Amino acid sequence: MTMTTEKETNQKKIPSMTVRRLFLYYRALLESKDTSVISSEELAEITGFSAAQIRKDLTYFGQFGTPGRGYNIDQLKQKLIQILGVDREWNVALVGAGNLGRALLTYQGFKQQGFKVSTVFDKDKEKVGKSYHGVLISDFAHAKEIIKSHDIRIAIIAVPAVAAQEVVDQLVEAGVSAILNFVPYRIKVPPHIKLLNIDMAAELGRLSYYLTNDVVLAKMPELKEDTL
Amino acid sequence: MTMTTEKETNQKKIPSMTVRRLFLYYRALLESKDTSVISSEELAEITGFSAAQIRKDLTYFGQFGTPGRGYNIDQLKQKLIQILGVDREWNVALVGAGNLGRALLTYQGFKQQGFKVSTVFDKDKEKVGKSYHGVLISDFAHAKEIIKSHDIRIAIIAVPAVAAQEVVDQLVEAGVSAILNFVPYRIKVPPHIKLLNIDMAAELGRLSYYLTNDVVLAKMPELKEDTL
DNA sequence: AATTGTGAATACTTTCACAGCT
DNA sequence: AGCTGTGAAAGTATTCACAATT
Repeated sequence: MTMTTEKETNQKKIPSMTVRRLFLYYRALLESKDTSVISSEELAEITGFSAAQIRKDLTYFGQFGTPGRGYNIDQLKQKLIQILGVDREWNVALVGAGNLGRALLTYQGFKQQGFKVSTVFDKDKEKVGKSYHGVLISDFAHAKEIIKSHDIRIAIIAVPAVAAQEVVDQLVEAGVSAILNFVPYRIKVPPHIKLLNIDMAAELGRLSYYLTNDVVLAKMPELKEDTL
Repeated sequence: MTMTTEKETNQKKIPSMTVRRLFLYYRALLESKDTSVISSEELAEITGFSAAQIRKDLTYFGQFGTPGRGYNIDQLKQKLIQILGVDREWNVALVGAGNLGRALLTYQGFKQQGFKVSTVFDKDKEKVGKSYHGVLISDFAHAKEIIKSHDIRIAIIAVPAVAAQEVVDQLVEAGVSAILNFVPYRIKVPPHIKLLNIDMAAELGRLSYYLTNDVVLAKMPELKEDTL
């Protein structure tokens, strides 16, 4: 049965919406220290997703529950840690030491989850050489060497929009394979690079839309991809 | 069997994924100053969405194009401004003057798009009364009066996770109807409140997943909801 | 008795492909 | 000839509902 040597059949296709929720399940479990077992219904209560959805999401990765009881919290947590790859510390490069960049640097939420901003880049000579929050600001001109020597695969970018594409091109060149983009500009990346956008102004734009067209939506039972 | 009328919708139903893209179309048009007309194909090139998708999205709101030519940029821009409700300035309250909150305050991307952070709240007496970036930090205890007097309908929250639910409850009580949540905690809101979450750590978690399970996805033709 | 795991049904989203307008 | 607008088809995602399991 496993004789077909086509590309990679080892990976059954995981729906991208499932991947989005995984980390949220994990975080919800961190909050649940009181009991040793949790049902999909209880996890649904905490996360706002439906119980059926949680069960289905989890079964993409195996069968972790016990019928009649629920999921063992420690065991499920371990499994999620493994699936998410957060059983290690990731070195992250931050590009752009402006207001937003510096705030992201001080944001504790990253380190708490195993993401360590180990380098900050900027091209402003005024900033280069100084330290911020204990992290040295390096010249982006040296990005390639530093990224390789620090084994950095994830970059967060918070540079001016006009510089974004060029910066990303160089990051990709330097070997970065995942980018979290805070710049309000649609960057293009080659297919093997994973890019996620956090577009704060666009989110406010959406809120403005909903207020303007007052979608008081009579019914809105649970959280949806929408609010995710 | 009929408890609630299902087709009572006064609005024709706009798909939520369409709403997400609207602001991005608008921003793309702001970049296109060179010509007076743009085709769905050109807009697709800029935004990374497919031309068919753009055309379909736009037709939910009317017929703005000219067959054989494309869309008149100024006209479409105007229309989008109107649809999105960004033809006005929105007063926004920011709750939480910590590192992230202060960075959001200085972020120029909001003001550029017509969102003015007119008030900052914190409950720390040390901070209250001081100004940051030209905005006075007010005591969250007075949120209700200030929100009403400033006609604030949108709030951005960047408080510690433990305080988030309580803060939101009070904001809702004060009359806020849209919330942009930066706190890594799943807040519950009543159905008439629009809540959007920006969960930075969760996004890094997703990237970690993709790196770990190296989804080098052989094919990834265009931007998808996924990266949006 | 409670709760999982999962096919089947439903709902939503994107893409296709082409008639029809300019 | 070129491009929009749009039904129909294809692809994803969510919910339902219940047999199986503890």
